[in-house]
Amino acid sequence: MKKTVRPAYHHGDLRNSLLAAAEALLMEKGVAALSLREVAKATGVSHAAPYRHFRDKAALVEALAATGFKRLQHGCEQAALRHANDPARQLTEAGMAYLLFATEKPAIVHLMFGGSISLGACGADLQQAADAAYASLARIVGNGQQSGLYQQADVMDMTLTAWSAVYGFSLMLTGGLLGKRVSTRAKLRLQGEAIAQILLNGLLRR
Amino acid sequence: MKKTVRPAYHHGDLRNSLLAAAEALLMEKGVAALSLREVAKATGVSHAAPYRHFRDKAALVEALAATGFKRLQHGCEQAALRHANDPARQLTEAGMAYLLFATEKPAIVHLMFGGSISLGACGADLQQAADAAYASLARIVGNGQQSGLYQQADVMDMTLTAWSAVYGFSLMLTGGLLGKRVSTRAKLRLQGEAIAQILLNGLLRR
DNA sequence: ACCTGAACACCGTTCAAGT
DNA sequence: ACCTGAACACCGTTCAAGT
Repeated sequence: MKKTVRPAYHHGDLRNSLLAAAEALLMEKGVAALSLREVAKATGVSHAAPYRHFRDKAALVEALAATGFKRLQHGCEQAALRHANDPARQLTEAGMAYLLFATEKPAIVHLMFGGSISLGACGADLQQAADAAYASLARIVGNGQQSGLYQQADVMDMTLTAWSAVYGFSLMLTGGLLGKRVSTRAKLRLQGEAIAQILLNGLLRR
Repeated sequence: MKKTVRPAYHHGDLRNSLLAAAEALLMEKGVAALSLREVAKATGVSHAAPYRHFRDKAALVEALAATGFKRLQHGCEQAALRHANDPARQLTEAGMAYLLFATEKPAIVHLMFGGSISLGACGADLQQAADAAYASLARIVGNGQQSGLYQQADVMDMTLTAWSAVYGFSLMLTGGLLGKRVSTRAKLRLQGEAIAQILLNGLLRR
């Protein structure tokens, strides 16, 4: 055989290996304790190697956060498709999908909304992923208004309110603030739906 | 005179000096870049001195966050007093007071809600400050329900929704996500009131 | 009691050098 | 092109020692 194992050079996809290792370490030890050197070691590569694939530590963290926003966007789009004629349901389900994600990967949510990252001053990839997710949510809110279900308020204001609620509640969830109140999947669904109900009530016309 | 200046020993209130220096550095360079050594240097003291007053870096950061929660609580109580017979106004004004604080000291808000801190696993002081702030908000929501203004939902659910919205919106504010939309005090007030309006609408009985 | 200075084990980042 | 190893300037934390 011509091709031999090259122990020095890596498997051709070091970038993704690093991201996976970073996510695992993030889950384990939290945002603050995440170190690039440890990520490198876990991937079996020298501590300088990641710099071939990420400009700096922030760039790696941003890439991880971007996956979260893509997931949020995906949840919105799925909900919009599945409940095509029920804007209220679209909003509730999109929110619930995100909350489930938040319990699965709390560390990523911390990254997305936790201020470790400044969405005001970040790379183009992350910026774009966040904008796309926001646009998806805005579309769902827009559906509700066009159908005459919601009041005639600024769509942007309504979207901002919904986004803030998701933002805030997901962080409370991952921050362990809620404790026993959402200790099971069933309880989480109940709590999420209760909040969605109030939020929705706020959007409806009177 | 018997009393002479003692350049080695500090002014008797190193703890507060450290907190002030930390807050200034926080404003300047963000949460991530805050270092205990730099705080010590800015205070004119050795890098080991802070350990006389704080168990570790986290303890100092938590003490700073606690001041934010006290402020939030204070805003709620002021609003409750000033608009004693107008629960809706209480909620709006408490929220606005906090948003103004968020623009004044964004770094502190980052600390409070940004996940640098885990309210689930933090010192007793911070825990207590956060709980007290939450209780103040709950009281305002309770006022609205007792007066018959709000729907007959769980007060906890309603408080959680309001808290999440404040939580989320304040972080978007400090994260620079909103940009020109809230570039002036007047715009901020408009945006804050728009969101409060929607939220309030959600709490009202139909 | 309160603070210092040296020490330790870590960081992120850079850069010449190897294949 | 992709990775290594040494180097640099920083961290947080500990601890004997000073006043």
